[in-house]
Amino acid sequence: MSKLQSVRGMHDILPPETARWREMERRIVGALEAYGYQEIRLPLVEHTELFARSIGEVTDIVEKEMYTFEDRNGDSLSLRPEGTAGCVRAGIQHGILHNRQQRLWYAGPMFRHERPQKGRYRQFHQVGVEAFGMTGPDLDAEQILMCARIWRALGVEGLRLELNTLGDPADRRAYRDRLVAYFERHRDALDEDALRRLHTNPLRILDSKNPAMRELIEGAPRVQEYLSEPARTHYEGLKARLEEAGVAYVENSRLVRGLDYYNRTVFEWVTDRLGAQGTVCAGGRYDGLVEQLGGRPTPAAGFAIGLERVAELLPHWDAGRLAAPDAYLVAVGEAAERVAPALAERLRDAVPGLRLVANCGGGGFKAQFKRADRSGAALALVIGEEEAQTHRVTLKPLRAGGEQVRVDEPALVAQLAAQVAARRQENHR
RNA sequence: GUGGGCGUAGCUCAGCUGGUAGAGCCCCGGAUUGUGGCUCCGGUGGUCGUGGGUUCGAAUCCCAUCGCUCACCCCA
Repeated sequence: MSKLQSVRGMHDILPPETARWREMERRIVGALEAYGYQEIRLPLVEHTELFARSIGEVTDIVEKEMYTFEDRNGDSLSLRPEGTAGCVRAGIQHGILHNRQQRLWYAGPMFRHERPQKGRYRQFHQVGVEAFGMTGPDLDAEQILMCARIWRALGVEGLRLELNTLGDPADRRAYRDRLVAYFERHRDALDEDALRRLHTNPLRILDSKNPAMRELIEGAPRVQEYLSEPARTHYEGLKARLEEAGVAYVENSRLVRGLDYYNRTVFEWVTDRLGAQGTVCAGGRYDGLVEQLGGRPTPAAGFAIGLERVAELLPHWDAGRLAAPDAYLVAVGEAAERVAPALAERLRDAVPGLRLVANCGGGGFKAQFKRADRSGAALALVIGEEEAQTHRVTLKPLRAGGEQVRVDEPALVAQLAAQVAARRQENHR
């Protein structure tokens, strides 16, 4: 329609939706902090090579989905398609992974040039979590329990936890060879996509949605049969901890990864309420990545939450109420309009956290009350000629019952403080 | 990259086999010259995505193009 519009697949988030996003982020971060994870802030742009070396040269992300461009000095840079690579790079660069444990989180936009559809955007937002320096399945369990806590904090229900192990690199190589051999034997039954992947990313064939290939995939060898003893013990340890904590999971031996760096544990939280893009959160262990990017060998595990997808599953928080001010200041007449800004400043000073909208742009009582009502404010504060002369304010409840009263400024401050406290209690429930 | 669906007012949409554009919501004003929400009355607002074709006449039919959307693929 209009010539000016946002770039395909990149969306604005408008009020009052932004209020729901902030509430969502507040609750997620609250849960992460409950486990001692600390925020790290990372650039949106990195050297292209970082992603090629971490995510994998032959993955779809690196081959055809990155926003890659030349810097003015000729360097090849890319907008980050995910957060782990940058986080590991920062950890190595600043030496904060060496000989110690780290629990980190970050949040922000990621960029992938894909064809947009429901739940899939070219700029999308993730909260990512990464932990370094911990080898055992206790960390894997902690991160999965942390996810469960986040869903509880958000009131998101009906997610299914899918779990698998990829084994260690040697197991994975052995398994991969057997898998390729198996599919080679049934070459004539493979569809076009599977043939293409056979030698680039054969594990992904297991992920195919093509019903015609279901039987073939069912008959394929499973990773579990190729696990080394330590990898098997790790996996069993994780499952035991989840069972002890009462977190239900479904084992899915066809659960694999589009990113190359994972080993051992992989997991996804999945919904069937979002159409084709049902994965809301995904993660796992990546013990080899730090070394692969030039650091000391460092065990690591992490996950990322897709915020657009989670936002779709949120219960119906009243976004208008979350963002609503406590009070709206109505000022009619020359004298009232002159004193109103100073009064508003004194009130904001006196009542910490007060959300006070002061009427601007004039208007009669009727028009200003209309704006007060639409703002969602609980209270209207009114100054007309009489109040301006007597240094008083009329206080009118807009949402609860009750008569309006004319009060002096100390009484007004007390009333507003009570309103702020009530609003906070309401919203933090 | 491939396929399906859809583009009419700020938003949600109606407009039958072609006759020159409508409703609801929103917004503004009035009924109510110091009081919002409910009701009633009035008003602002549209090159019908764009370009071309058929026709006396196109929002309506045809072609092209752009955009949105869903799915494949991929993934958070």
